[in-house]
Amino acid sequence: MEIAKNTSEKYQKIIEAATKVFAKKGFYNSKVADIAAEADVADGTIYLYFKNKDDILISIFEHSMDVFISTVKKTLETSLDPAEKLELFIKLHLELVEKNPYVAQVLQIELRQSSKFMKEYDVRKFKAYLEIISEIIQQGQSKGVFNNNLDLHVLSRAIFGAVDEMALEWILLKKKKYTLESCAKQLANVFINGLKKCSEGETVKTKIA
Amino acid sequence: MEIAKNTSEKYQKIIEAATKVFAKKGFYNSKVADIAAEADVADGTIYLYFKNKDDILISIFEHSMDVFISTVKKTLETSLDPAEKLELFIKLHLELVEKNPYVAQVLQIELRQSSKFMKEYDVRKFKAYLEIISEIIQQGQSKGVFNNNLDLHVLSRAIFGAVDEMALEWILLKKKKYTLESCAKQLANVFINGLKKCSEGETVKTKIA
DNA sequence: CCGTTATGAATGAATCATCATTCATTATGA
DNA sequence: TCATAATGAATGATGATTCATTCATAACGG
Repeated sequence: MEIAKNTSEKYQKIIEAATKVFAKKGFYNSKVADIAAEADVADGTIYLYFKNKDDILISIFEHSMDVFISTVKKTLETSLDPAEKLELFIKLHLELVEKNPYVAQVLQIELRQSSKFMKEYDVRKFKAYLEIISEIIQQGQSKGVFNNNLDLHVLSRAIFGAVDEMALEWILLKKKKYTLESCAKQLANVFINGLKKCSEGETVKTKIA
Repeated sequence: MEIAKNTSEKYQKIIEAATKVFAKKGFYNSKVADIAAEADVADGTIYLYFKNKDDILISIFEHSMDVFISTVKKTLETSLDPAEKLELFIKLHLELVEKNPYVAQVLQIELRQSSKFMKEYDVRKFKAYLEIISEIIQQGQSKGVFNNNLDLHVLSRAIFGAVDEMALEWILLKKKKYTLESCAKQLANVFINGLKKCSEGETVKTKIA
């Protein structure tokens, strides 16, 4: 009989260890032996649960993207206002990154940006994430609060890029100059109101912390 | 005597070959022998010009960032209006990426996001690039056209992220749905005017192509 | 109950392939 | 003829993967 993979406690231990090791040293500089040591498991044991080293990385990706996406989707349901939703999304993304720095780092640095994995591997889950942003904008447009001229695709990609970049800084520089809150607010603010100085009539709703 | 490194024609050939190979297969999946073959040079020859494999990547980085930065800086001098400058910057970045896809890919994927090189290696040149954006915003603020509440650091990073993300799509997906022009305009537009529908008084200056 | 046997998870030393790097040799051209 | 550049086969290190063995537990039968 096969080992009951995903449920096994050992499988989890290996995934967690690998995430940590990959985050610290990068995929190609991590030895399978390192992961085994971190997981407190024999080298060979890893191969009872994973096909090979690549498979470990891909499993991390698959699983954590699922969690990521479903968490975000669920939380976004709590709001109806597109502008508010956007801010919520940004905050949430940063929060997830802050709470799971190892996972975030692996997703962002080792996987998303690795030509090998991004080119060869299927990007469905990444697209699903972009789709979330796209929907927020679309709602804003159909409600008449967002500009209709804006191209959904370009926009959602840009927003993702901006947020992701902040997240990256968050990960690499340990010392945070801003609270996550204020950072999210500022980002949302810029996307919603732009850089322009507000004209007399309108005011920026969000205060900078 | 040492070989006259940087001026040598062979040095250039190797750099170009390496850039191409790294872009295609990724740093860790590229063999030095691949680079040698692409450069039409013996394996050993590489070591007459470079200390080791890492050194090749770093040299690519060093050199092309210099070119990148000075090109952008020079071009930006042609304008005085901050909003225009921002659009110019975005267009320029995308243009550079389009014209040098291999270099761009190596910079973005292999180097910027590689924990090994970004963590260990000095990030001065990357910061210098961010600095350019920062200055544009600052000018806008002191001229009174950009909002003073906006944090420079967060902002410049966000703008960079958005532009970089577009560039990444540009690189990975070959088929471009938009002209570079329209893409740059939209991005600039969003940052300057935000997502909001324009209020009666003001109009968006830039037309979407 | 206890001794015996079967099962399969876990181990980690040994294997084996893969390259980065070196260096003895050859070519070049001044 | 000599100095320097170039070569590419040989070397050696590294590290992923394998597999013969161990060990704990379960199943069985008397």
